[in-house]
Amino acid sequence: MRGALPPRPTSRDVAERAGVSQATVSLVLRDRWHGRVSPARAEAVRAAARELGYRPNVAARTLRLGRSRTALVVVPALTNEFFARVHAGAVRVAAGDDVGVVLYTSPLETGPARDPFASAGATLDGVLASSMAAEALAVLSGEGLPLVMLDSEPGTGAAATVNPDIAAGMRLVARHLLSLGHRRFAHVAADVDSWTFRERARVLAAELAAVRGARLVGTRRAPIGVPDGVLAAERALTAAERPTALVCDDDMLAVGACKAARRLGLRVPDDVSVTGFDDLTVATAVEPELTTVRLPGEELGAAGMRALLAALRGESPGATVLPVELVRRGSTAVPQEPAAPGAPE
Amino acid sequence: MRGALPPRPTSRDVAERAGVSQATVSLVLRDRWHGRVSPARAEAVRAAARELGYRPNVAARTLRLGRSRTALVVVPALTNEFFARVHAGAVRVAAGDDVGVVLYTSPLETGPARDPFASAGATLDGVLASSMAAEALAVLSGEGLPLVMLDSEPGTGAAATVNPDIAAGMRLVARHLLSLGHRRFAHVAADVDSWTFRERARVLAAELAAVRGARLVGTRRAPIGVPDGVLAAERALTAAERPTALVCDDDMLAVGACKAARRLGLRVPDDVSVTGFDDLTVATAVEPELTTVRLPGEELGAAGMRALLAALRGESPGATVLPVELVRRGSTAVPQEPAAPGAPE
DNA sequence: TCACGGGGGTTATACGTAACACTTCTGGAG
DNA sequence: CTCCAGAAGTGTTACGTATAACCCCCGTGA
Repeated sequence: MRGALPPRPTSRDVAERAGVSQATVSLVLRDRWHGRVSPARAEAVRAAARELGYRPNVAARTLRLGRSRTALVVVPALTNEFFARVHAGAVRVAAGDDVGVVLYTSPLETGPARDPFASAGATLDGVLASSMAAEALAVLSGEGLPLVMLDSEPGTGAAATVNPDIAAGMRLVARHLLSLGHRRFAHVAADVDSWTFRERARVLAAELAAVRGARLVGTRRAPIGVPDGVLAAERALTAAERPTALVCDDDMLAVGACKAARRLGLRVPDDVSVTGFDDLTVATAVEPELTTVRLPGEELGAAGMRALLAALRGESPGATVLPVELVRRGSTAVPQEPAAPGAPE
Repeated sequence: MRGALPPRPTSRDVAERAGVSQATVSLVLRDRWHGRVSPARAEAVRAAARELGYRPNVAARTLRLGRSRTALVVVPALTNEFFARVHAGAVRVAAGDDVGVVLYTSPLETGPARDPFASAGATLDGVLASSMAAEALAVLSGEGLPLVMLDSEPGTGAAATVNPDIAAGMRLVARHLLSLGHRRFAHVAADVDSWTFRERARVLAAELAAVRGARLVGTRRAPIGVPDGVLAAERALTAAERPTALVCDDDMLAVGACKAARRLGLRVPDDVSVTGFDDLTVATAVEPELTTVRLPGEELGAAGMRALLAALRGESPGATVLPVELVRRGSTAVPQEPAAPGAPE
């Protein structure tokens, strides 16, 4: 594949130029030379390497050492800003420890289509996987590499788990809306079968069940994205019993919900309150700005990579839960309608 | 780094189990066995490999072959949706040709901080780089690998260039606004020194210069992002001469511009028209939806990877220009104000 | 009968690096 | 003067794979 390129210099070329053996070159450049090579020769080796533009062959080094200081990061899709943040956090921490990151994007639902390990193009030391379905997890853990899961069911055979406190997030949303006086809710749910979304549904139902008169009048599933959010919210808002609050699993769905409300002539937040999840950039781009749960995506990726690096050192990081935060903005308010059913219109 | 993991089986293990030599295993699994190994033995080898869960060692293969079927993709930041799309397109095409992709994210302005080749964790066959500054390009081309540049100055020593038709895009924007009757423009420019943004500024200026009475009343630079877009647009809209149209280098900046207008009590598009660039998801999330130039990000990545694969096969793909499209939406309209200076208020 | 060709394998080697085990030399203690 | 310790290097090997080069045996045509 490399055409008629000038061949890359090897450590042997460096050795020849510096007038030493290849072993000495390796010692010097790996910084293992103290007390074994005289400072003058060490400097000569470094100079020769510099002059030739020498760069160690990664494949040879990996083969020799049996490890690569490279981790695989698996996320569903980078076009989802949340996962781009996770990736950025993971890369930041890995870089600080001089560990490389190879990325694999895998559809949320189906799991890896191609073999993530074969297509990685690198020998891998560990895996950091985010928001995967259980079957996908099985594929990943099958390799026997240290595995850290993000935003996934705890205690599923991974070396460690790092999760944002999803339950707390949904609890904050529910209590915020309840305290504003909302009683009829609809859940605009992400049409994805993974722990994080099951958890949201579970907690929402539990919180509403705990308050007299509060009810979930409907759940609409939609693939994450604005257009599908519009459709799902339209159906929720035109159902027999109209909810006063739309709880959305994701900011994109929430944006769709706001658009749907507007199309139906409903004002947000006066006629219907809308909440999101994630606190993406879009949450403050729209008008009104979204009330949402801030999930620390960058920190999630960073903490996950820290856990993976610890696992690679032989430690057992266990499970970590990251705090989340409710960001109150303009898309939620006291419902402007008869509060008690049966009251005159 | 790999703790007490069970050692991975090698081709020699497979050979032993199948009762053949290691060479035969390699021949069979590389599909080079026709006429050299009997079908029965070939099947036995494949069975043994399956039973052991054998997976060829990537490092050893790369070392032996001197190439890795792996390409480096360099983008400024994945949290920018446009580059996430570019990446997705590149990965899609590469996967179709059984080529892996390693990602490197590099700050737009400064170029690679860490060594992209050292941190790749893989031997690389080629490089696909997007929207890089000239100095960054120099670092990348220094390695002597086949290099394809995206959205960058044509003819800068790369094997090939693939660009969206930036000039046409800005021309469409300018003519659209001019035909609506706008004459006083401000440019909300991305504060990034790269070809693509210089090109936008150049074409905008040229188009306005070609129409009597049309003028650029100001240029405000801002880092790409909503908050900075707000600031820049606020300054543009409160300047002595208020523009009727804000031409933004990016949808994020345009969203910020819309927010700024609203804060100043100006209506979009009645009091001020706003245009974006890229057609990101956010463009249809906001109200009014953005008039913008759709840059085919996914296709850009795909075409770039196709060019790189061609270069790796020894062909010379040359320069490609991808068509762009003006998407007229709600953020532009005929200016609602005295068209001619000097007319009564 | 023998040379020969080809099917069906095997042996051996190289890729570039890291590091263990050795060698050589020098200076100082005994 | 001998012996030894340590400094300063070098020779050699192994990592796992792909493939060139070789080998053996059987059938066939001369």
